[in-house]
This record gives sequence, structure tokens and C-alpha cells, in this order.
Amino acid sequence: MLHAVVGRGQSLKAGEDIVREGDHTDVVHVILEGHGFRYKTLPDGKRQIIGYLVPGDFCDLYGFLLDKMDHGIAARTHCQVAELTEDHILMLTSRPSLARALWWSELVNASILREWLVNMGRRTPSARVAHILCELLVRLQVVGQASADSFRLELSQSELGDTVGLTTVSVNRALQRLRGANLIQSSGREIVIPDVAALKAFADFDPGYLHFRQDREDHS
Amino acid sequence: MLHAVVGRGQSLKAGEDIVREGDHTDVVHVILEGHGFRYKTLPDGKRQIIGYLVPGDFCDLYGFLLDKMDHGIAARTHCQVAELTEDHILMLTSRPSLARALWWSELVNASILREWLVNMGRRTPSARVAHILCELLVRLQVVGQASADSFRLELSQSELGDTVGLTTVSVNRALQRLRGANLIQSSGREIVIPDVAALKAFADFDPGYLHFRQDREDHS
DNA sequence: CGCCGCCTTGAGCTGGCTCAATCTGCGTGG
DNA sequence: CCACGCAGATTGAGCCAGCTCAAGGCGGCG
Repeated sequence: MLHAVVGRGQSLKAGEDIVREGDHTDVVHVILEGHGFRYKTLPDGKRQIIGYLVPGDFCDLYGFLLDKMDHGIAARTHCQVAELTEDHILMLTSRPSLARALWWSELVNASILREWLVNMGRRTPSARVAHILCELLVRLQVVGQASADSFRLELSQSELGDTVGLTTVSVNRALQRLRGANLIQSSGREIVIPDVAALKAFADFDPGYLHFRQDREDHS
Repeated sequence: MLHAVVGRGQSLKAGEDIVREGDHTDVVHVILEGHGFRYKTLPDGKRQIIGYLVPGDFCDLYGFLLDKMDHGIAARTHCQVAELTEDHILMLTSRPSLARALWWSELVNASILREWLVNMGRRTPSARVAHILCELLVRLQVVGQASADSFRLELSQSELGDTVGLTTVSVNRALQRLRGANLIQSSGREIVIPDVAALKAFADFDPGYLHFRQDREDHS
């Protein structure tokens, strides 16, 4: 359905910003292909990643309704993004079912943020990393980019650390513990999970917060 | 405007649950008076607070649209809450300006969650606590419950810890550091901030993420 | 007066952080 | 085809802050 609407699109290289903090854009970006993340940078240069974006996700409905973006969005792989103008958005939201789907997806985003907060605040380093891996497995499965027990991790250990509030060194050691317990196997960026249930149990992962539904509106 | 619509309401004592995790309610709760918080509990009993609620906030628009609540909501003071039925909600959302205001408030909630994530992930314990105090100051000012430089903190140190990912002991020591630096003065639950700008600078607090506007829709 | 929740303090442990070096895989230019 | 450079992964040493455990202290309330 988006295809009928999308006029302009753009292609971005890994590492480029899709939206910069402080921007007020008059267009809304949608990821068609590739992976990205939302982030904030602190005065001392530290970075916190505050969300992952997979194909189909809206980047900045947000900055469109609010005054300006309070965070940036970066591409972590090559990305193909669509740009929707105000007219497109008005057209989409004029259909109640679509407007509802957009609202719904924002609520799911907020739900993910709450779970991340729990993750950072109250879980051990290994469980934090394991939890993120479980989330990625499930989210990538939904968009057809993961098998039942493996996926390609498009994140450096430093980016993982910026996600879960650890240093690169600690992420590395957490991954080693997970490998040692045979909860994951990894060769390069490929993550294989020998026993998905075991990893989920270790991470205290309950996919409920992702709120998948059968009748989910399809963004494609 | 709500007053015209609110049929039933209820009165809750401090510590009671307003909504329990897993509930699917057919009504939406709105806080009229008092303070509450959202929280999740982990298998090992640890708790993470994932949001504060002040008068005017909607508790569970969320569980209304999604299948079920993935977190609980507790009253931290005596609370007066309104219960809106599906009819009420449909009536509210049928007015574009109101529907837009509701959406807007959900986006602001998500923005606050992102800032909390930054807070937990990348700031020192003292700065975390200071940041929460700054946020409370500003949010309570907006609802007329804080002066220019002081407010009543309706949270125990343990609840503060569950908010920012610290233990009670660490919160206590963080507060002592803030007092020692004369960034705050506190007698019991009353917080006085001698130099608001100094505290904000220390906490790296930029109220932008709260997205206040002049033309904000009033929930009263 | 005694209870209870919450705040405060102390001692000691440990795990996460910092700093820093090394290794590895991969793409580039010669 | 090989040397070089770079980004990211890995490892080690040592520090120290936040955690755990535990013991008071304090104030409000029945």
C-alpha cells in the first residue's frame, strides 16, 4: 500500500544519519530496507541508543507532530527509506483503520521502551544482552529476516553496549559468558541460538511487550 | 471538559493498584488528583518504575487499544481517578482536536521514556537522581503543584531507586552528595532547590523532551 | 508507649569501568 | 598478490563505585 503512495525515497550508507537531532522535518521517513537505530548523545560524548528500527518502521511521525526531534536516527546498514509528505500522512490518517494502526505501532514502541528500561535498570549484564538478542530474534522473524533460531546481528559490541548501558568490554565478556553457557553460538555477526527457550528463560524474556497480532496492519 | 463526561470515579489509598499487570480493562482511567507510577515486577521480586503519573494523565489508553496491560499502575498518594468507558473514548476521539491531543500526549510519554533510558544508561547516580528531581519540578509546576524552586517529593528513596536503577542505599548517598554540593535542600519530603539552573546543569537536564506547548489541550 | 516504615550509616565484597595492548578480518593501494 | 591501515573484537591489570548485609535512628500513628 505504501508503494502506491511513496514518491521520493533515498538510499543511505551504513553510518549515515537518517534524521538529525533537533530537526523539524516536513516529511516522515519510513524504513523500506535496512536497519537503523535511534540515539541521543550526551555533552560528554557518551551515546545511548534508544530504539532499533527494522523495515516497515516509521522513523519520525514523532517530529512531524511534535515541534522537533529530540533524538537522532542513524542507519546501521545500508538503508532504503521512503519519504512521506504531509499530504501522504493526511491521506493515511484519514482512513480510520490506518490511523489506528499507526497509533497502535506508537504504543508498541512505547511498550518496548518500557521493557528496555526494565532491562537496563534491573537485570544483570549477561541477561541484558541476552534479552536484546531475544528481542532481535523475534522482531527480525516478524519481518522475515531471521530463522527459527538464528539471525544476523547488525550491531557492533560498542553499539550493543550503548543500548544496554554497558561498556564494550563488559558486552564482550557478557557474550563470552553466554557462549560459555552454550546459550548462543556466534561466528562473526551470525548469531545462532541452540536452545531458544533456554535463552529466553535466562533473559527473563516474555515477548508479550512486543504485542504481535495476527490482524496487524501491514505497512508494505 | 472531562467533568462533563466522567460518570464514575473512584478513590484510592496510597499503595493500592489502579491497574494490575495483565488486566484488560474496558475502561480507561484518568488521574484527577494524586500521584501514581507505572511499574513492572521481575521474577526475582525486583521492581522497575517505568513512569510517573500526575493529575490529568491517562493511565491505560494503552491497555484499551492493545490486548492487555503489560505493566501495573500504583497510587503513591491518595488518588481520585475517573473511569472513562469505551463510549466516552469514542466520543473524545471523534473530535479531531482531542484525538490529536491524546496522540500527542502518548508521544510525549514515549519521549520521556527515551530520556529515562539515557538517564539510566549513561549518567552517574547523582546526576540520575538530580535529573529526576528536575523533571518532577517542571512537571509538577505545569500542573500547579510546585513553586519556582520547590515541590513535595511523593516518593520514598526506595521508589526513587526503582526509578533510576539504584539501590536505596545508593539513592541515599546520591542525595547526600546533592545536599553537600548545595544543589538541593530537603527536609522530609519537601525538596527545595536553591539554584535551579545549577541543578539542571549538573543533571544535564534539558526540558525539551517534555515538549510543553502553550496551546496544549487541557484535560480538565 | 510501642510498632512500623523509612532514612541513615558502616563494613566489606565484587563486578563493572578505565586504560591499554594485542589480535583479527577485511578492504585498499601498490 | 602482498603490505598496510582501520575498525572491531579480545584480553589483562588494577581501581573503585555500587551492591549486599546488617545495625541503628527517627518520626508518625494507633
